[in-house]
Amino acid sequence: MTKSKFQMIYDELVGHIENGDLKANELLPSENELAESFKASRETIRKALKLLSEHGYIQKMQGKGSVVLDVTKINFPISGLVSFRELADKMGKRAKTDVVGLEEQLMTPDMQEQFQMKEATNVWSVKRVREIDRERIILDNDYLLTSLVPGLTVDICARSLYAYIEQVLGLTISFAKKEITVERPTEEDKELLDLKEYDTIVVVKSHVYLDDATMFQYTESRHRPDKFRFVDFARRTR
Amino acid sequence: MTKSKFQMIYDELVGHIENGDLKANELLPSENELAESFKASRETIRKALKLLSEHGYIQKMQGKGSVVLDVTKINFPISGLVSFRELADKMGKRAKTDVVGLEEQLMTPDMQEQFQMKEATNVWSVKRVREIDRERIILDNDYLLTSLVPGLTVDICARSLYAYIEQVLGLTISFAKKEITVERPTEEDKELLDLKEYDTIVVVKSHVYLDDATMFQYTESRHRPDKFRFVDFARRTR
DNA sequence: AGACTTTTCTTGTATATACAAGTAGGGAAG
DNA sequence: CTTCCCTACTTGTATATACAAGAAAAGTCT
Repeated sequence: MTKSKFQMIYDELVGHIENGDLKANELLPSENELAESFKASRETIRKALKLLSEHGYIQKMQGKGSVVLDVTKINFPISGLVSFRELADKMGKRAKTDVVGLEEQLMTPDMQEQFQMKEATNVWSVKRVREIDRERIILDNDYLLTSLVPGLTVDICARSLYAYIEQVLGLTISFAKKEITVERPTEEDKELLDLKEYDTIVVVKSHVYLDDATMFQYTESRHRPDKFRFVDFARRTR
Repeated sequence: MTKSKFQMIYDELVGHIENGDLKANELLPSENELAESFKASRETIRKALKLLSEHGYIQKMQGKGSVVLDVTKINFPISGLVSFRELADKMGKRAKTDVVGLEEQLMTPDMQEQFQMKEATNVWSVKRVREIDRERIILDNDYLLTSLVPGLTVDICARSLYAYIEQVLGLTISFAKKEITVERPTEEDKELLDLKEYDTIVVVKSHVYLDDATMFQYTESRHRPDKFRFVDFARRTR
């Protein structure tokens, strides 16, 4: 499980940018110079720089070089796939997860459509309330295929579902399709969350896939509007 | 302005996927076979496949091959950088833009901070109301550096700002940082939009950059909550 | 038949080379 | 001094080769 060379070069350059060795608006050394100092070929350097570019760390300019972007603004991109726990840890908040429901059941027709399956199979239905700074902010409704994710317990759901799936079961989560909308809160939302007087709720629907392209999880994450924030870095595709 | 080879291969493969020649869950031909049929080297094929993977068209699996993903779900990713007009066109909606304000002014301290500039310079302040199906849904507040974007007129703002910037001025828009939050509507929101009884409004703040990494535009796009939708495809970076 | 090994396919990484395209600066010619 | 061109850099694209790593099928032994 040793990382590839261009990954390690990427990691090192990210480090230099985040700790300030490389400041915003500075030019990186040229690809040839980097190749020499890292004892790698230029193509390997280019793979590392491509990653930096995709993640918003640098901007490449043909004929000129690669300039370091101001990364202070991209505090924490919730874009991508991060678990609630990772996020809470990074922000240094007092976070708590309350598992209010965990049961195995046959897919409803609605779920069957979400999973795009011809026949209904069994899924775990997990309902969790996320508490930050003593306020119940988020309601997560997760549905996971029991055939792929066996042996769920309340304890696992309270700690980290993703850690269990990846580290214990050895599955590899690969990508997700997300949709953000705003809806009216349900009675359940009002009951389980500290909604104050808000009459809307932010809903993030996620379809999550493994590395063999099988969908194993569908999630509806319901957020109190004032505590919701989504940050995105997007390159113009042409 | 002729496209590169791997771009054309990418375009062709996207075409095959979108028109159904290549169906979901099918395996692509192997990289070597593709290289032969496109008369390209394997590395060039790999660049095209990497793009397909990043845009959610395929999933690569080491040792097995590349499987086509179900692209019907990714209807239109609002992620990325698309103008209101492009989006409205694609959805086939009757869209209309009303320019309610256009003036050149000195940066406020707030704007100066958004642009990260040491000294205040002049910016265009553009205020536009977007109407879809006879309802005023979106309020866009744009601020653009007059030094980079000269000669704005009401007519240009009513048609397409991006078309003017890219096609007339010859500038290249490269990337953007976006932040989505939910706020209380201002008096102006209530006045200019058909807000119904909603007491929240979705705010998308964008910092938009050119290909030389200079920021030239800051935008606050304010959406009525029931008409807001954001779709995202995210790969797990590891 | 079943379990194990080997072969043969796939994609992933790393390297070297060549040329194209874009930028910036220096120098010669006017 | 200004204009133009050439040169010396930069990144972008395309190719070829080699080997590693993973998966699946074929083959072999018990």
